[in-house]
Amino acid sequence: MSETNSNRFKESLEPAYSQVARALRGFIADGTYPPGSRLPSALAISDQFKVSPMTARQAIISLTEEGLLESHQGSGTYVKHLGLRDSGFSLKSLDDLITADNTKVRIMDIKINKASPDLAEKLNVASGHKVIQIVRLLLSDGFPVLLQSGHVLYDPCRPLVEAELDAVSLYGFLGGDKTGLIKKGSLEARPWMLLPKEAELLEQDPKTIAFLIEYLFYDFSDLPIGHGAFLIPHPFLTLKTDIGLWNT
Amino acid sequence: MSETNSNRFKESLEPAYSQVARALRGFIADGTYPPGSRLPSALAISDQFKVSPMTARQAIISLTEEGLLESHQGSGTYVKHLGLRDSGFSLKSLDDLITADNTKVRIMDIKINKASPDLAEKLNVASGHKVIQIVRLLLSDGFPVLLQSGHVLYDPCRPLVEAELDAVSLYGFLGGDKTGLIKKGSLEARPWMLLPKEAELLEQDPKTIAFLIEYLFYDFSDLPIGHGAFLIPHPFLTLKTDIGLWNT
DNA sequence: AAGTGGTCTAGACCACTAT
DNA sequence: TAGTGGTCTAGACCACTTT
Repeated sequence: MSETNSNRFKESLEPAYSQVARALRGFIADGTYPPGSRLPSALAISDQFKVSPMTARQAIISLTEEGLLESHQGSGTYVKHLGLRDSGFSLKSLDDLITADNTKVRIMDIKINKASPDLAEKLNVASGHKVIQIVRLLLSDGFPVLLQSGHVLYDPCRPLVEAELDAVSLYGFLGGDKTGLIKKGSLEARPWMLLPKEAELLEQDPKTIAFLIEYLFYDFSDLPIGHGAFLIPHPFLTLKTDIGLWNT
Repeated sequence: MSETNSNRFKESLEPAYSQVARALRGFIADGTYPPGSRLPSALAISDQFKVSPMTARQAIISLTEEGLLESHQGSGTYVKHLGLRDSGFSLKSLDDLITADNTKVRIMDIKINKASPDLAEKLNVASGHKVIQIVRLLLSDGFPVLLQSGHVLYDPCRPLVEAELDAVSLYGFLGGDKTGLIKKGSLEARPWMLLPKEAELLEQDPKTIAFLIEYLFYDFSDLPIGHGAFLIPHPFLTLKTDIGLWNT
């Protein structure tokens, strides 16, 4: 077969699967395929658009990953109803806060403690194990927008404290630099009312409301190494998300 | 070629691409391919695992979608550093709250208003346009956990009010039932301190902190039809996420 | 020029579902 | 049993980066 890629999309820069996906997205948006309805089979689509089955399927897959479709083997591919399950509040806004180039980090406090029972459990060490406590303030254009208070294990065998202690970047401990010592982590957000000391550091009125984002990070041995929280007063962080069919 | 699917993975139930992905994930987890390093080329991988190039590529794609890899055309595929950009706080917990079968909805207030300038702008109608205001309380095992206060357009030409007015389900307006009238929406979360009236309805102490999730929904004509907010006192909603390499 | 990722073909077989 | 989605092959060409 010497004739390759000889479909009618060839002249366009956009890949064929993307064009097919866009066409199907249009049919969903205009009500041709309403929520709950069944799409034509992948084979029918490949015939209709004059592309190979794999290409048609790739279009279906990309729409499935957008949350627009769901497939049931042996039955068919269906247009999903709008729902919240598949969406999430993006952390990009937090990432932007931390990595913006108009931000500076100021270390407000740093000391060696013995881990409380609660903290020791979280870090998976014996109660009383040495930990380093750091309090950082993140300034955006000189104005405080984020307060980080965290503990890292003090462990001579694991030299990652150096990265964690990086005074310049809040991002060192995430491996944003070249270290890459952190394998995984979990984050949890809660609403929070600033305590007097927190409000003072953040130059906010007492009892200002804020996001509290608690974190726990693990190294490549799956051992916890850092625990703490970000405190971001409203409105310096807003969690947003879009659901449904926006790109028509 | 009569010999089909004759690779050494054939006897397993797990698809070949998934096995290859798992193997690569393991190499990343154990430090063979540390963050920032370059993966072998897709062709090399397909040789090594004795699968076709497309199958090897499918494995790479799935790891890319997990946020573990990033590809640069012409250059190579690299192991990503841990970062926050690609993650998000899942809305599944909110969805669970709303759709759980031990929850009931109680309508606390319902009336027809004229839209304030602010609301009219959000709903894209003239100031003073008729709107229906609804206040719903969501009870989990009889205990109030969520307060929804929202406005819907009062428009005889668009009969979707019926779905929105569904007293039984908070989910009607999301198309969770068969209606599917909503095409898209945007959500925004903020920390919030309950006002006296809100606290009373939710049976919370005054000034309790909560998540406020503001929403704006659009119909299939891309016209806004509903706007309002969910109020969920801590700790009935917790936004969580995991980042990095958890599945080893 | 050589290597790499991105796309694509024209089939094939399997697992599952509906009839 | 026929239809559907899920996987897979063994190549191919193109766009891009690196040397």
